[in-house]
Amino acid sequence: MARKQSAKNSGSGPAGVAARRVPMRDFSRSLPMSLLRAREAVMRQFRPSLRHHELTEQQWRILRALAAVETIEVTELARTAFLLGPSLSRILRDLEARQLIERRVAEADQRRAVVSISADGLKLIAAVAPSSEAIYAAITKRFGARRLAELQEMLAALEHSLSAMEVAEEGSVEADQ
Amino acid sequence: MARKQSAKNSGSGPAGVAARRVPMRDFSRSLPMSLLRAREAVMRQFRPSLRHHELTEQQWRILRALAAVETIEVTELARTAFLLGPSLSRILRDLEARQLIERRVAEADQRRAVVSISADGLKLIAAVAPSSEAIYAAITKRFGARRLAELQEMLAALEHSLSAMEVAEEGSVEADQ
DNA sequence: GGCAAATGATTAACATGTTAAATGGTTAGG
DNA sequence: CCTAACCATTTAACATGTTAATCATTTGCC
Repeated sequence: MARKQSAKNSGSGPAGVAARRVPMRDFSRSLPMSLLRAREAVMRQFRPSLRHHELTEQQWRILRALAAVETIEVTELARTAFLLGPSLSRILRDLEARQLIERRVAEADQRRAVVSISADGLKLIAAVAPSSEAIYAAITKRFGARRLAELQEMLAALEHSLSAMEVAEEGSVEADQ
Repeated sequence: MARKQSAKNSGSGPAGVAARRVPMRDFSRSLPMSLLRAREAVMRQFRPSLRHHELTEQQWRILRALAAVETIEVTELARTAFLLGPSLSRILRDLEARQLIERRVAEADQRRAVVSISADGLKLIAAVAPSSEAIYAAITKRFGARRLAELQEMLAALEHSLSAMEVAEEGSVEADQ
């Protein structure tokens, strides 16, 4: 932690640092950073297992979403797996090439694509699920099941709070209360 | 392979779903997803304002981290702004080209680079800070200051819990509990 | 001093996030 | 009907996430 900081108020760096005082809270304690760090701490536990099966986090999300339904349209899948259209489009192309999913156009509406998981996809899920569940159980045990449920509830409440909040548009930067 | 896709039975049809049963919890309720959705809900509020100033979320993190110190080495900055080296490297190159930061090599150790914010960078922060603070205040008011502090505490606790947890390595996928 | 190992930073390669535009298909008004 | 508006999906373009490799420098050790 002992960082050599040759800094006085007149050392190297930009001259005249008096203007540095901008009144903002310590950004490392900001909500976005807290959420980012917490999520990273969680995902760090899962990534090695997924990587061992040649799966990214997003690919795993898609497979799991598909495993829960018979078929699903792309737009609905994007909402379920919480991915944007372009990302989903690319990943589905790859998963289809790996024959982990199947895709066909909807009969009623030729614009829509209907996706489903393949037998290979189900096999892959069955292969990954045990270690994934074990990791989740370990996290739950370490943090506390009650505490974890409480956290999830707060996260859902936060999400719900903000969903009703309209986003400040550009052009009038200071017109948001 | 032969999978029926009869009509609009995209939910939980009782037909032909027997092989699909893999015992996993609903992934949309998983902790990673909860954290991801919560963070996205928060960032959705900030992105338009940042975009209005031609800043990405990560660039903004770097500028704010730089504004809090006189100078900082790249490795330390990566830890502070929670970015991986390669991402930071690219972003610093761009920010330097836009003259929002300054960079020089450390005298003691030629491998290390020392970064500081420029006068233009400070001006940009001053321009963005008001709306950013306003948005944060709106979030705090809507969710509740106490509740927010409580959430942050739980997130920090979760991070701390997992930091002590050793990551399961590859090679022995099924050797856990 | 000299050299292998370690270190800080960057580059490479590929996957995803993000916004805008393009591509086909569908629907509504005239 | 016919076309303009709309809709679902994909493609494009650029920024970042992620791991591995590279490059230059420094350090440890004899």
